[in-house]
This record gives sequence, structure tokens and C-alpha cells, in this order.
Amino acid sequence: MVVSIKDVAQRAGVSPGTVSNVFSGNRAVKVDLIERVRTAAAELGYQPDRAASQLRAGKAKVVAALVPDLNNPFFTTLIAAIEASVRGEGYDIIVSSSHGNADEEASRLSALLGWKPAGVVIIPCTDEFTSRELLASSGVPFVVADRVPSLFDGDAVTVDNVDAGEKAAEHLVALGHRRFVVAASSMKLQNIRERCEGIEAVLIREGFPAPTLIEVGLDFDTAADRLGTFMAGERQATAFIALTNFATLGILASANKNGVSVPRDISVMGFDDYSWMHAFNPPLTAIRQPVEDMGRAIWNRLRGHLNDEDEPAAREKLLCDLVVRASTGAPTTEVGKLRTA
Amino acid sequence: MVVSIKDVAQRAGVSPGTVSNVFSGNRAVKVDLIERVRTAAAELGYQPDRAASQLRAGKAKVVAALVPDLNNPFFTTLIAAIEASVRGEGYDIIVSSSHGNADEEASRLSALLGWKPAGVVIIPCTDEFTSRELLASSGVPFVVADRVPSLFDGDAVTVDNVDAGEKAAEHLVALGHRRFVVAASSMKLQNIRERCEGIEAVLIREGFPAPTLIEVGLDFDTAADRLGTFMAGERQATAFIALTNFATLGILASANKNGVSVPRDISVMGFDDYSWMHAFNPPLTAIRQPVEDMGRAIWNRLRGHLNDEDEPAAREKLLCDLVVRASTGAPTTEVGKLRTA
DNA sequence: GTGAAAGCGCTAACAA
DNA sequence: TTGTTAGCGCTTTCAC
Repeated sequence: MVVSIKDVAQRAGVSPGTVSNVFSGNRAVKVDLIERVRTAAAELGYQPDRAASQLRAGKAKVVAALVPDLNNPFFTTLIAAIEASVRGEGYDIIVSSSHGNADEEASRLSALLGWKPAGVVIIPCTDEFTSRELLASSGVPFVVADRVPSLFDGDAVTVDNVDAGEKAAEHLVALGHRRFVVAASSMKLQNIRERCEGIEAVLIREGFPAPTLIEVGLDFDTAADRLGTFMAGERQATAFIALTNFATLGILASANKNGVSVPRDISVMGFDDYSWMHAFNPPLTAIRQPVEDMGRAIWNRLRGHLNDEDEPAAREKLLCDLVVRASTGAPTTEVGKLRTA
Repeated sequence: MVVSIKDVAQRAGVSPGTVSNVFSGNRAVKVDLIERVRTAAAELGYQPDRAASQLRAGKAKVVAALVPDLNNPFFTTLIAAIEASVRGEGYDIIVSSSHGNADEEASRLSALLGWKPAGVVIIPCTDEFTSRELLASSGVPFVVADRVPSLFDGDAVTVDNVDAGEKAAEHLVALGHRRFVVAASSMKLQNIRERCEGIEAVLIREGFPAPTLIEVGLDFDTAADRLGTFMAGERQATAFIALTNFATLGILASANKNGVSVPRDISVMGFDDYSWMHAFNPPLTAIRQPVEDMGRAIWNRLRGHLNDEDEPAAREKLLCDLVVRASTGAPTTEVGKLRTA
């Protein structure tokens, strides 16, 4: 047997409208009535029905998150950060994966839109961002995170990717490296291109050769595979920069496989910051994305549009940190001589 | 302007009920009508309102997942697996974290229950499973995953933890180890106790000393800290068995810190199977939980209760695999002599 | 500050 | 197989 707002109203001796106001906080209610309503509700075990509330109100206290891959820890830690931000304000979060596929992205998105969420967070699977139209025509506030197409002018939260690339390159340049390999996931992604750009800017400035670019794909297996093949032949570079977490693992795995020692033979700059990086031997130097801050920033953007406030769209660009541990070091003199010869 | 089922009905020249049946599939509709309805809907850009559907139907096409920590990759990969199972049948998944706290678990749960989900998946934060009553009285089908209290007799999906412990111990015993350290997260958890039990059973059978047990807590930082302290003093054990993913990382991190070489000085048996295990040097031997299968099993349990079918409750116990890589090996003779002396 | 009552968009019962 | 209609539980005018 299900207890509704009417039951509570009756027991508390007030009208259903008052009970509604007590729970939603939409209108002021006198303290003694609040008290009576709350006890009545507690006694009956009343739980507001979100579907009903949502139907009447026209929108749900829920934010939808659509990411390319729920097995990628970057995306899930970002979801965790968003969850941490929205929970305090009574919002729930509904997640979905596009599995890196634009058609699935569209179909998942329209399913999510059927919930009439207060907002949606999307990490598009490609820079085409074909779902944009669907999203825009729905009228639901949305923010694009992480992968933001260059021409996109709506709400967006990213890191400063160029700066991240520069920080990575500068650290390695300062250590004495001049021949670089960059392990990028896919150059079709704007954020990845920007990270490269930052690296290249530094190398050009220094008058060093352009880095060797390897596209390692979007999951660990292909990354390990392509880097393994590459590393088996490569003997020039002393510094490897990863542009995603899976690229980081790919570099490490193929260094292992090819008997390449870190940081003696090569220095490795990882991307993102996870527990396993501390546990590595040697612990990994990496560019850390401020995932917590990104979650907060996303929620802030969304919140600006919640109650029909039309805050102007904006892009927030957060700075990454360089976390120096032990996987980067000066190129060994012997090798250095050989290579700069 | 929002387009409702009536608009579609009018345009297609049918009744709202028919439109509903076309979209829900609840009743058969003639092909030509389906056709007409679908085109009308497409032309108008109609999107069924889930809140309305849900309110009327009394339940939502959504499954709620409540886990202790959205930053723990085991939980998120399990969520990904569940998502993969439910998506095909038009269900969405709404996630929440109890942050390892029983009070939060209760409050998050009642928020989730407000959605009247078709089912909930819960990984309780403690074996007390204080939310059980809340869940049971809601009448919503639920399955407990991973951490299942011993006396629980409802639907549950776990791995065979005793077997997992045995597999881990047997592998190491076969390699010649006899002094073990077990890095458990918390002995308050039934699944962890069972994993220990499996290990101990093997050691007792072999007439070996009982393993040294260390409770390393539920996150990486405390795990690394406690194991670091321990390892700085310990000189006996040749084999370390982790019982969770964070414990695995903790062992590795403190081996690094203390200059202990794997597998020369100690063999390490990890728990769970992630990309970073391949990238480690040496690649990690580990007990792999069948996460995909667990996701499927969870959905199967839930599905048995969806349309008021009352399939009896059951516990599914899936088998873990031992994945042998290079972090385990025979204890070195020198050390072996010393230690068995 | 509170009550009465209409109605959000859909589905399920009932009729045809 | 399809149409008609009531009503799910809530919020939100509109009165007072």
C-alpha cells in the first residue's frame, strides 16, 4: 500500500498543497504546520513520488550524464565528481554510455531527454557533436565537458589543454630531452590536438625537432599494441608523453615488453592522476586534470540555467597540474650522446 | 512547445491509446497504424514523457544502483556491466554513492526509491546492511551484489570468494611459498572473510603457518600507508596476496618504497583485473572477478521480478579466474633457505 | 499562509 | 484490434 500526499495531509490536518510546500520548500509554511506534516509523514513512511512531482512541474530533479565509455576511469571519476556536487541539492544523476558511437549517442540522448532532466552533461564521442541539435532543440540546459569542438559556443568545461601540453614539454625540456614521442588517442579530438599544440609550441621555441606522433586509439589494448610495435623499432626518442590515461598505460606496457627501462632509457610523462601511478615502479610523473573542480564547474554552469535564469553561456577552462614523481629524469649521458650525435 | 501523445494521435488519425501501445509495445497494433503513428511522431519530434508514463504505470523503466564509492573502479566497471545489460531493454540506470557511510546509504536509498525504480542494485557499505528493511518494505525488487551478509537470503550476486582465495593460495603454494601475507581491506566484510577462509584452508591443508593478516582499509592511501609500515619491518613472508584492488596497489607501492623487488623478493597476487596490471613491471598475476557476468547475473535476478513474476530469490555465485602473469614466481632459493630454516 | 481544485501526459480498464 | 475515459500523485493557480 502506497502512501500519498493526501494521506499525510489528512493525518496532519492540513491540505495537500501545504504538504507539498513543506517538502518542496516552494512556499513558506508556518513552523508548527511544518512540524505536524513532518511527523505525520514520518509515521506513515511517506516518500514523495518523483514521477508525479516531475510530471506536474514539467522537469525532473535529475541531471543526465552521457559519456563515451563507462569503463574509462577518467569519465567515471568525473561522474563521481558531478555526483558529489549535485547530491547536496537533491538532484540525482542518471548515467549512460554512448560506447564511442555517434548513433548510440543520439539514441541514448533522446532516451535521457525523455526524463526531462534539469540538465545534461555530455562528453561527445566525436568532434562532429552530431547530438548538438537534438540537445539544443530540447531546450534542456546542457554543458559539454572534456571534448569540446572548436566552434562550439555553448556552455563547456574543459582543462586548458594547450597549457597542459606546454607543462609536460617544458618539464622534459628542462631535464635535457629534445627528441619526443607523443602518444595521442586520436587527432580527430580537439582536446588532443590542443595538447599536441602545446607540446609543439615548446619544441619549436627551443628549436627542437617536431615530436613523433602516434595515434594509439581510445582503449588500452590498441594503445599497447600500437606502441609496442612502434617501440620495437624506435631508438631515437628519450621522452614519451602520453595524452590520455590509456596512452600512459600503453607506453608503460610496451616499455616493459621491449625491455626499455624507465626513466633510464626513456622518460615517461603520464596523463591524469590515479592511484596506480603511485604504485608504479618508478612512480609516475604526470599531468593531473582537476577532476573535482571540473565536476563543480559543470554543476555551476548547469545551475545558472536551472530556474529559467538565463545566465550567458560560457566556457570554463581549468588548469592542469604537473605532478613530478620519478618516471622522468635527465636523459642518460651515454644515450644522450648517441642520440644527439 | 511540447508535443504530447494526443498531438501524435490526432495527426495520425488514431486514439492516444494506440499511440501509447505503439511506443510501449504493451498491446499489438496493426502494421499500417504503427507506420502512421511512427511517421506522425517523427514529424512532430515526439518524445514520450517518462514521468507521465511512470506515474500512470506505477513504476519506472529505470534501475537504481547504489555503491559505496564511485571512485573505486571495481564498482564502476560493475555499473558499466549492468548498464550494458539493461540498456537493450529500454531501462536507464541511475547511480548514487553511499560514500561508505550507512546513514548516507539510507538517505540516498530513500531518494532513489522515490523514483519507483523497477529494481535496485545495492552494494551495502557494511555487513549490517541496515538499509535492508527500507528496501524490503518498499516492495521494489532488489539484488545485493559483491558484499552479501552471511545471513542474507534474498537475491544476491557474488563471486565464489572462498574459491577465489583457494585459487590464489594454491598457485603460490605450487610455486613453493609457505609464508604468506594477506592484505585484506576490512575483516568486517563477509566477502573478505571468505577470501581469507579460502586461503587459510589451503595453508592448513598443507601444514603451513597461518598467514599474517593486515587490514588495509578501503582506499588506496590508507592501504599504501599501512602496508608500507608493515613491509618496512617484515622479513619473513615470500608471498603477498591482495584481497581488493586497492590492496593490490598498496602492496605494490610499498614494495617500491621499501626497495622490495617483485617477484624476486616477494611474489604478489593481485585482485581484480585492470589495464594497469598489464602495464606493470612485472605484469601482475591476479584473481579476476567476472565483472561482465556479474552485471548480467544481476540483471537476470532483477528481471525475474519485473512483471510481478515472483521467481524465488536466489544467490548466484560466480567463479573467479586466476590470471597468471609475472608477479609470482618461486621463492628464490637463497631466501627460501633462510626462511624455511 | 492556507485550502480547493484543475490538470500535467500517459496507461489501463472497459466498451465496442 | 481500436477508441474512450478515468485517474496515477503531485504542484500550482486562484481564492480567501
